[in-house]
Amino acid sequence: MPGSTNKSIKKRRWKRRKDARPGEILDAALMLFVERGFAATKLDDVARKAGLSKGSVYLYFENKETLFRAVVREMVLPEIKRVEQQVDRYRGPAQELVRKLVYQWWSMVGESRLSGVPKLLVSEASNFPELARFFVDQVIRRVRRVFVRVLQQGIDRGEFRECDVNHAVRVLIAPLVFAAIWQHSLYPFDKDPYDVRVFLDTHLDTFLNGLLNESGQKI
Amino acid sequence: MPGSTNKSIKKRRWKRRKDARPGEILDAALMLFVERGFAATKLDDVARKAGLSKGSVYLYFENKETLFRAVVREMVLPEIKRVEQQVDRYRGPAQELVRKLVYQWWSMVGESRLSGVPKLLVSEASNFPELARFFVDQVIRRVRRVFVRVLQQGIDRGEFRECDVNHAVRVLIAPLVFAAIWQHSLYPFDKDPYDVRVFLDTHLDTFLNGLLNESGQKI
DNA sequence: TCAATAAATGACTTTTTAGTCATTAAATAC
DNA sequence: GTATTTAATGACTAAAAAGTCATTTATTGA
Repeated sequence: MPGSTNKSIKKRRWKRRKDARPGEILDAALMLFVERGFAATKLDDVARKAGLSKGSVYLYFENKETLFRAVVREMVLPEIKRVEQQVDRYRGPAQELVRKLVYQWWSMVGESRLSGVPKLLVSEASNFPELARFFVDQVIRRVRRVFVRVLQQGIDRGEFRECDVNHAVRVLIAPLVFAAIWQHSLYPFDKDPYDVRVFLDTHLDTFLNGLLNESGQKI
Repeated sequence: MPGSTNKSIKKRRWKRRKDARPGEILDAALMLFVERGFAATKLDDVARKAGLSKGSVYLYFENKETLFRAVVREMVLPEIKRVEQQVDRYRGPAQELVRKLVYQWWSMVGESRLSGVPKLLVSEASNFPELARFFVDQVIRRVRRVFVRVLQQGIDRGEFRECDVNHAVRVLIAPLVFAAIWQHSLYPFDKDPYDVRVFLDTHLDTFLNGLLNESGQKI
């Protein structure tokens, strides 16, 4: 047999994949930053998880802080835009809209790898103030704005009773964010069973029922 | 005048205060750990904040991890016991009891230095699994138990409609914990005004109204 | 097939911070 | 007042992880 058979034995030590690297590094970094926090995450571990060496990470990101900022900015923004667009499409009774938005939010954000971002930002807010500002402005407040519109619509249409919409929205959103944070922190240590879907259902039931005006019709 | 007046001029370089040190170190450590997280907190900073030198911290705590565990265990347990006792004293209609418990929880936990602990544990759960387990068992689940009792009482007395009490309790508590976490993380970066008291009021209004029997059956 | 190019490496240096300990001096006892 | 004890210090060492770069080798293209 010619040498060609031997050639298949020698295995490449690595591949050159300039285009794929940044995304893979961001993915690995997101997972580890969410799990351990910024300071406790070793770049060596990020590199290993992304399937390359630490030195190579520095080919794509200036330093650890830059990588961290990139994780938040580049992973969050595209997703939040998608959510916003989806949300804009919905029409119908406010009550139903709220339900749909909540379920949708959970399946798009809560169950995706993005669900760790709230925990990450809560943890690192004071170490990365400008990122915290970015997140509040570009994510939280935009989500609030969407829900405020829906609630106000419900009130205008007589479905809901008059109330302080700005605070009602926070009450509506808090359990969603909480659920995401919980999943990535203390949930694994909680012995009591708990189903996020049922939790969200229960929240929606009490919240919507609590907002209905007396003549309010249920769906 | 006698020389005694001159004596007051020479100033001591430090005081020996064996008894007061541990508490002061724990206080300083709690504040910094909550603000920055475990890994990003330098023992030098803790020492400075506590008014002594780093070397002295090691006279009272074996190492940084031991200090961290002590912060959580020794600051949380006494407070949680106090809350539990206070809670046990209350009697009255379930609705009113829930309101009182929530307000009380906020003024005892939410507004005290203890309010940072939920954020701290959420952030460090996966780095300190046995502390996470401790916190869930000794704090979260005990708080839940108290509220479950109250809600069940309300149902038995016919005030509230039948519902999944275990999930309802989580819905009731989530915004409380969320508020505490929020205060210590993203709140300072949020431009929209927000009053925790009003937030809690709004939550109580919708939640309790949503649970009331007259309002109709669960969807 | 063989240069030329540049992606990738990993051993190395630097920086940072945890942890130590010989020394200092405040408090106490005689 | 002096000796003794020990709380407190801060300069030091050790360990760990960030960041660098000369070298290696996959890939390209002539």
